[in-house]
Amino acid sequence: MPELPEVATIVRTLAPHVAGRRIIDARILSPLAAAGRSKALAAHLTGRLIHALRRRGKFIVFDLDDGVLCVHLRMTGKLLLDAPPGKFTRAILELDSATLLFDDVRQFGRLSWSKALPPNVARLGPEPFDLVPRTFAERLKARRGRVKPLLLNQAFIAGLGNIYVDEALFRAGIHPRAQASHLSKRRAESLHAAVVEVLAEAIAAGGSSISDYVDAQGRSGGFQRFHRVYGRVGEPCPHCASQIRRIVVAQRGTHLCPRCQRL
DNA sequence: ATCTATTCCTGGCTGC
DNA sequence: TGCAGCCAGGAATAGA
Repeated sequence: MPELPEVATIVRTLAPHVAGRRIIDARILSPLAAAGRSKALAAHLTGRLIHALRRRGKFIVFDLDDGVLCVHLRMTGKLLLDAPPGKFTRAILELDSATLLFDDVRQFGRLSWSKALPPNVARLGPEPFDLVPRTFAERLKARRGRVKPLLLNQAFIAGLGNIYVDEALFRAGIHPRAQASHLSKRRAESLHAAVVEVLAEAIAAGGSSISDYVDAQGRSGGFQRFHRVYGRVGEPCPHCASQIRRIVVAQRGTHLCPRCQRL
């Protein structure tokens, strides 16, 4: 599941091959990939020059000579460079120098063209690396809900998903159901430090590959080996050796150490 | 603002 | 081996 570190890795591996290149042809094979606007999407993309590629939250943004292409991979989406098309190829962008495939088994991922950054991207919250600890703590203090759903809320902070929220909360020793506004300044700042730390480590490891994720060159990430709670139900907590448990918070599978993360 | 529930989608898993 | 039923999950959406 591509979250910030996975998207960052994809952008890093893809950018040198697409920046400055032209889209010669765009074929949308599945209407779902373009949210039912296949023809319009193909027409908007064909002939466009790609100025730059960047990440915003979990979105991959192609800055074009006319408009922007925003890609969200959701669960199983992939952008693959010079790979053979397969059963799950949903779109093909033929560049002047390479072929870019959008593969997506579950078809939750979306490609969209717009003249300017679309509202769902424009209204994303701050990037984790741009936030200073004090601001993060103040933002937490001002909210009512529980901390996990807040961290998953892309308008509160952009780029975190289920894996890194669970990992960051574990590192900070905070229960996912803790009230955000009740966290002390010290605890809130340590949560910010945990978020930044786990994201940086994951980026350095090329992201986490649980089932589907690979970068633009088809390479798996390595950070799943360093997950401390995510997907480790029943295993000993690396800190206190209690069994890692799975609970449900805001309809999300949530992994935690019941001893290190008390309510 | 914040909560819950629902929808989307399908490979892979469990259990019979 | 086959098949039904369920699960995973990000984001949008509806309704409380």
